[in-house]
Formats: sequence, C-alpha cells, structure tokens
Amino acid sequence: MSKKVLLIEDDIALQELIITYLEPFGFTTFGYSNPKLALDALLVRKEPFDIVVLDLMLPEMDGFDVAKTIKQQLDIPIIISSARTDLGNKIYGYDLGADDYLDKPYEPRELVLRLEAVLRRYGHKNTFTVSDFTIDESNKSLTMDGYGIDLTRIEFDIFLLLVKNRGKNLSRDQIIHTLGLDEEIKHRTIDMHISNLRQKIGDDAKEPLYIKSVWGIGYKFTG
Amino acid sequence: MSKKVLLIEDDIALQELIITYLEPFGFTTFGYSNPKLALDALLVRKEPFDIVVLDLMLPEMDGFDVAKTIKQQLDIPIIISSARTDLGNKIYGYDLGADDYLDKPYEPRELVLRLEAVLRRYGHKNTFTVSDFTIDESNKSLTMDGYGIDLTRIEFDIFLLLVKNRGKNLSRDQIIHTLGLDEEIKHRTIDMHISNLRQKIGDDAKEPLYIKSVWGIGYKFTG
DNA sequence: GAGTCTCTTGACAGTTTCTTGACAATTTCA
DNA sequence: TGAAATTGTCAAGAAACTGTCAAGAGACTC
Repeated sequence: MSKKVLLIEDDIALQELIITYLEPFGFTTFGYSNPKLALDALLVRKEPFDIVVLDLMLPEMDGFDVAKTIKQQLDIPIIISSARTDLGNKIYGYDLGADDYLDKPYEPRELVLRLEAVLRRYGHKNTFTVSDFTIDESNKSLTMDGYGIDLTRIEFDIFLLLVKNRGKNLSRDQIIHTLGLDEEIKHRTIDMHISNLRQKIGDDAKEPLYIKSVWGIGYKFTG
Repeated sequence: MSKKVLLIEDDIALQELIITYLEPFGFTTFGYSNPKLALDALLVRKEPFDIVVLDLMLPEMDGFDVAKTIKQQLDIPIIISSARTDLGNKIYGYDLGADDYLDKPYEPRELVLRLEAVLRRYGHKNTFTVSDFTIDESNKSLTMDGYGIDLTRIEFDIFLLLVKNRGKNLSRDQIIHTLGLDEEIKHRTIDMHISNLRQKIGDDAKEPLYIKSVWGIGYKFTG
C-alpha cells in the first residue's frame, strides 16, 4: 500500500525530482512550495498523509513554526531537511519533535531510507514496553506479561505518568497538577488510585515491585 | 569545557574514527573495547565521564548488562548503538534507561547531535555532586559513592542545607528557620537529626569527616 | 432514568518519622 | 580542678503519613 508523503519544499525543481524518484518506492508525494497551503491541506482539509518532509528555508513562514504547528495538532512523523549545516538547527529540529533530519543536498536514495526508517519506527511509536508492561498510549491500554489489564482513565494516566518518570519521585500535587485533575481533590484520592492500581498489577503495597511509596513525598515507578 | 565521553565499542577501527571525529566538537573520548575495563574505569576508579556511548554487541559481557550495571550505580546518560536489526532491542534499550539509541552504521555527525541533545537534556536534571555525595534535589535522594542512601525528609533538607553552605557554620536556629520547621522545636531535635544523618552516611561524631560540630555555634559540612 | 462503572472522601488502623526529656560525655573557662 | 555550658544518643511518646474499607457522589450507557 502506497504511503502519502507531504513534501513542503520551495524549490520546484527539487520537488519534482523527489516526487518522481519516490514514486517507484511506493510513495505518493504531494509537493507544496507554500507552507500555508500545505498546512491547510494537512490540518484543515485533513488529507490523510502518512509523513511530512519539510524544508526549513521557506517563504512566508519559518520552517520551525510549521513543524511545531503540525506536531501540536497531529501525531504524524516529520523529516526536516535543510541546507544549513548548522548543527544548532538540527538539534532544535529534534527538540521540536522532528523525527529525522536530513542535510541538503541529499541523495534521493538517502531520503527513501529515512522515510522507511521513520515510518517503521512510527508504526511502533504508540506502544512501548517498560519492564513487564506494554503501554499503548493511543488506546490507553495496558498489557502485563502479555495479559491485558483494565485500568480506568485516571489509573491509566497516573500509571503512564509514573512510568514516564521512572525512578523519579512524584508528589501527589504534581500528579494532580500534571494530569489536570481538580486541584481541590484530597491526597487520599491519589492514594486510593494507587491502591487500586497496585491491586490490578498485582503489586503489594508493603513490598512493591513497581510502584513505590516515598514517605512524605509521593510515589515513584521502579521497573 | 570539553566533555568526557566513555566509548565502549569493540571495533577498534570505528573507535579511532569516532575519537578523532568527536575531538573538534569538544568531546574528549576514551575508547574501551573491553566492557569490564570500561566499567572499572567508570565505577571503580570513578573517572569523571559525562556520558557513555555503548555498543550492544560486546565480547565478555552483554551490552544490556553493562547499561544496567552503570545505571544502577551512576546517574550518567547512556547512548546505545547497535547494528540495526532488532526493534525489540531498541525498546529494551530504552527500557533499561538508555537515553538515546543509534542504529549502526551511523554517521559520526549523527552521533555528535545525539551527544549534544542528550547532554543538554540531562543538564536539566537537578542533581549535583559534592565530595562523595550526589544529591538529586527534585527527587530528594542522596547517593554516596554510588550507593543510594535513604534519608527522611527533614534529614535530607538539613543535609542539603549544610552541603550548600559547605564550610560555613550554621546555628540550630538558622537551620530551623531556613527549613521552615516549627520555630518552637528544641535544639536537641536538630542534634538528633544530625546524629541520625551521621549514622546513615557513616560519619563518626567524634571524628567526623563530613558533618562537624562547632562548639557553641552549630554544625558545618566539610567535604 | 435505572443500572453500572468510576471517582472522591471520611474513618481508622498500622507505619514511619519527629520531638523531647534524660543522662552521660565533652568542652570551656575561671 | 571544678562548675557551667554544650553535645551525643537512647528510649518513648507524639505527630504525621500511608493503605484500604465502605459509602456516597458523579459520569456514562442503553
């Protein structure tokens, strides 16, 4: 099945070269030289692209803003290309959540490799595995040693937060605040969620393997 | 200021290539092809590396074990590199607390980017090291010679205050006041906390290495 | 709108930590 | 040297915190 590539690149000649080159590798590429039109197609008309290839040097809009705008609204991989050999740019690009970075000029062949690698990586992106758990963020589902575990929404959110901050103590207030829960709820409520969580993943509060209490501070995940 | 990189990689040619390549970017790289020697330098001789680059395919020891061993004893970022075969590996690598992952073969400049990105990310961690101690302020956790030490909240706060005022005498009242403790508590209480602290860090009250009593005044940390 | 699932909270038991008085040991100073 | 002040630590009780039950409020489903 062919993948749809959104190419944002103001060099028309390069655009056509890439579109033609990618074709036989199973990529259907749509080129835009104007980033605003590209964003319109992607975010407003919601055309179903699989991946974005974005040139940083653009008319009308800064490439970084384009990447940021896309990432804020859509969970889609972005490969940034840029003529600047400026390493700072590259780092900044990764920071924005760009999934790969390509120095211009690049071999079209190189682009194909990156596209394939990023798409493959992305296919796995929404689930990750930590110790005995596999967490699917988009589904909000949890698997432990291969067996599904039903968590409520808040339980899942707390667990995810703890796992993402593995080894780090999180206070009840931090949990409440980060998850956007009602700031007024009592600390006891968090304890209760933790208690239920522990029960569901078979953790013993007295000798926890996964969710440790840190006396006077909060909780932390230790895989 | 140049950063010290510990490179664990059994391909000597690649090692030399990387060492040479990283040099002008401000990285001083030490290459080890034998993981045991590398661990010895890092954990036993405690050479002050800033970051570890670890190849997974190693003689004598499994790369995963190396990463695990390091992370258990030292709070240092690790970038794992591996021949791109197994996605599972990658997941497992993150799982161990690897801070980034690099598919082999990789461009040396790619490594530079990752090094810089990871180091910058890591710099945001709120930990610092004084004499034999590493203190993580946000976690309120203490490590001594690489081994975790459990302090209670007040013990931690007192220790942190003393360390931050290294060499300076702090009166009991100053401690009480600065930490926002109940102003009514007796001086004996502080003595007790100091006593417990000393015990936990193995300090002898009569011949203290770290927390000295200043007769008639209070206490001071001398690292 | 009844039924079900989820969230929140008070209550209380069980733990851990903090505080303090007591007293011995040490230091200071006349 | 001896008295007063200060420090170190023990032991015990007070205070703070955590785990969980049970009940009710709230949200969602059909």
